[in-house]
Amino acid sequence: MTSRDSGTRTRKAPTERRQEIVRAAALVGLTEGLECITLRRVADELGVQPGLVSHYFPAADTLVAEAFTSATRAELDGLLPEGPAGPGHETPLSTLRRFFVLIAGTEFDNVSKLWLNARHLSRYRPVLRDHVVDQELLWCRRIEQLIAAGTGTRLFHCANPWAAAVRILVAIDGSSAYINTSAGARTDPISDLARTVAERELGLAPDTLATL
Amino acid sequence: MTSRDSGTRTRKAPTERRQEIVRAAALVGLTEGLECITLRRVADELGVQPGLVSHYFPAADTLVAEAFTSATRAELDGLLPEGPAGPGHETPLSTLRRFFVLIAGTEFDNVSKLWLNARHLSRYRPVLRDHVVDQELLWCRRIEQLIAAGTGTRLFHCANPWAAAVRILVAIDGSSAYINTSAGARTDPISDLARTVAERELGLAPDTLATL
DNA sequence: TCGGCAATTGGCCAGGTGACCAATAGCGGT
DNA sequence: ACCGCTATTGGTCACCTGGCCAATTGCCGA
Repeated sequence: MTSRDSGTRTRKAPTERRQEIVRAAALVGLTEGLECITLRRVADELGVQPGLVSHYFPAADTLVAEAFTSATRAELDGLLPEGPAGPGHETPLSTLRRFFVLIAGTEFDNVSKLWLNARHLSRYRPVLRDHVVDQELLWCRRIEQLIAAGTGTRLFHCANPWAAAVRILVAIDGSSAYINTSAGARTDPISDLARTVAERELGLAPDTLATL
Repeated sequence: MTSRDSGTRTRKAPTERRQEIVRAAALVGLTEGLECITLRRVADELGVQPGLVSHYFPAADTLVAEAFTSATRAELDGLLPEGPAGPGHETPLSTLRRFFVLIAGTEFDNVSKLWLNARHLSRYRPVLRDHVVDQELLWCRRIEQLIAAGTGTRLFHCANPWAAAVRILVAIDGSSAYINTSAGARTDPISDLARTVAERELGLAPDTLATL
């Protein structure tokens, strides 16, 4: 009576339905928070009964974890396209510039919130924790590859690309830690830090990464 | 029947009882997480009925917020004693050294978890959010004072103590972001970053802050 | 000493959660 | 064309939460 699609029951291929559920859960997690990923919430996002979600994910933890992975993997692909070379004629420097411009934008706010959310929730949910660790490593490796590409062409000067990538990510995560609290205040020194650390780690002149 | 103190009802002064409740809640929040601060959990921590906690804190949000403030304020006083000069014959440099040694220790882990916890929970709880913002400013100001004291005696060289304090805190918060996930891996580049940033911001030679 | 105020009790409620299950109905294979 | 597998339904269950309230009882002041 309350559902708009009352009566119409559409049956989909298991893999397709499963993917659909994960995507819906990822959207909920990204916009409202991972703790809002409940069987019922995801269910009426899809116009479906809670039991169906429960059928594909007998344990809700698994859905939360997969939703997180789905969201962050997609985001990373948007920030730093895979592969040693970018799609067009891009240098590691221009890719890195674009990366810093993107993460400074307000569209990245939800992603910052998601990471914060996931890192805290990992305290209680081992399954999620494993996925978060995997994604942390993935993001770090992606940056490391970019740095390695840049040092190869003498654009960057960096003895240890892995350590540099770790430190850049620490600075980024530190900056986005305040997304739910002091986001409005003290923005200048905060948002600058990640870029500054990157420039220092890669032997770039100050403000090299500031603009496109 | 289930409570060990069944029958014995001790009546305390309102302010004392209230403080007792906040302290118990702070302990629960610090060790188990802020979402574990429930009326019942705090109540049987004190061997008391849930309704009593509910009486002093009609809204649970307020208790959570006050518990967070209580815990972090106590921790800050342990890390950086108030006042321009330390208790003994301490220089700003030795105080800062002790600070970095303390936050690198495992005793600080629960505090890192608490900050992460609070920053995420602030997304949903405005009351907590206000308290977190206050504490962020307090911690920042405390560090700023220390830096200012150091620049006064030419120990530190720093044009903008406030911006330096902000950046040092960003680095610290970035380092502690992984406390629930990759705490074990990649520790070296991570834990180094905060100290390195501080040394650079204050014009200190590398590794100056590494040991006592 | 004793009365009354308020701290404290102990129980209630509605709402939300994950997990579970029998019954139904859509769809692919024969 | 139809039959069987299974995706999907729709409901139930126990559990835990915060908020609420009348009754009780400890303690302070008169």
